[in-house]
Amino acid sequence: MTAAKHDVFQAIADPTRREVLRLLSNEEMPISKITSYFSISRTAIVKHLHILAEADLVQAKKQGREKLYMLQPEPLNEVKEWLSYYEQFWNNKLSVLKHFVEEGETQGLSLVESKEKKRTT
Amino acid sequence: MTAAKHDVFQAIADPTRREVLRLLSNEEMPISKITSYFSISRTAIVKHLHILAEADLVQAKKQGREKLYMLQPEPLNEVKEWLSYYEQFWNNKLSVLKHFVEEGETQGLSLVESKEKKRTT
DNA sequence: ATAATATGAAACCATTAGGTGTTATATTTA
DNA sequence: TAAATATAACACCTAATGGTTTCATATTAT
Repeated sequence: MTAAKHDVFQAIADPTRREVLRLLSNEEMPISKITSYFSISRTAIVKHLHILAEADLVQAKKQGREKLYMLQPEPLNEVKEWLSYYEQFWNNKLSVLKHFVEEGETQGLSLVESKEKKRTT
Repeated sequence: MTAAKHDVFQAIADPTRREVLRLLSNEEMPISKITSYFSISRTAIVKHLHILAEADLVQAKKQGREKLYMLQPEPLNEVKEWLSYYEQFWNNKLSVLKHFVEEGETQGLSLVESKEKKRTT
């Protein structure tokens, strides 16, 4: 269970942590190297890494005196799925139409547009 | 400029705010009705609404004594774009392959798998 | 063995986040 | 007009965030 105080949404909320993820997407790195890219202390970076690890977005393996961190992007899928619900609402009218046609009359869409068309005839 | 202390990533980090967004995706609602869905105070809900508004995820219009809030999902596109960078790294081998085929040999993929296949013959 | 390097861990601090309750003001409705 | 409703605006509280500095420990290189 491990309570998991930090979920993926909180983990990616911080810009520094997003930058860390970006760094690790290119290659795995020890803490000291990650820190070298930022102007904050190593301790602060370690805390961010702990939060990312809690959300399973990074994984670490000790190698000698170094601790190598690597990206683990799978949990981002949760965010993607969350987003997918909202995609029907933005983008363009086409996607709204697509949703309407595929899923039927949900969300109070209520065929207003086609009624309007009829009225103008 | 308005400094915009809260960006979209921070706005969606809180579960209550995500629930508010979900509510508003069905219909626009006054504050009191939104509050009725939660067990926290109206004041707390209002603060969440302010944060969502700062991130442009909701918009309000006053109607009589009520203030109607509605969803404005466009800013979520920023999250989607951010995510799209990482999609190449997770999902399944198929999507990696897809990216490989479409975009060419980037990210150090280096055709390891097909070499392995040859070796087993 | 010693010095340098990499990390771990603790104590501390200021600000923000998320919540509360109270009081005031605007708008309906009876 | 008076009562009810919807929101606004404060003041306040506690815990979490994001950062610091300092000291200890493990590993590597000279």
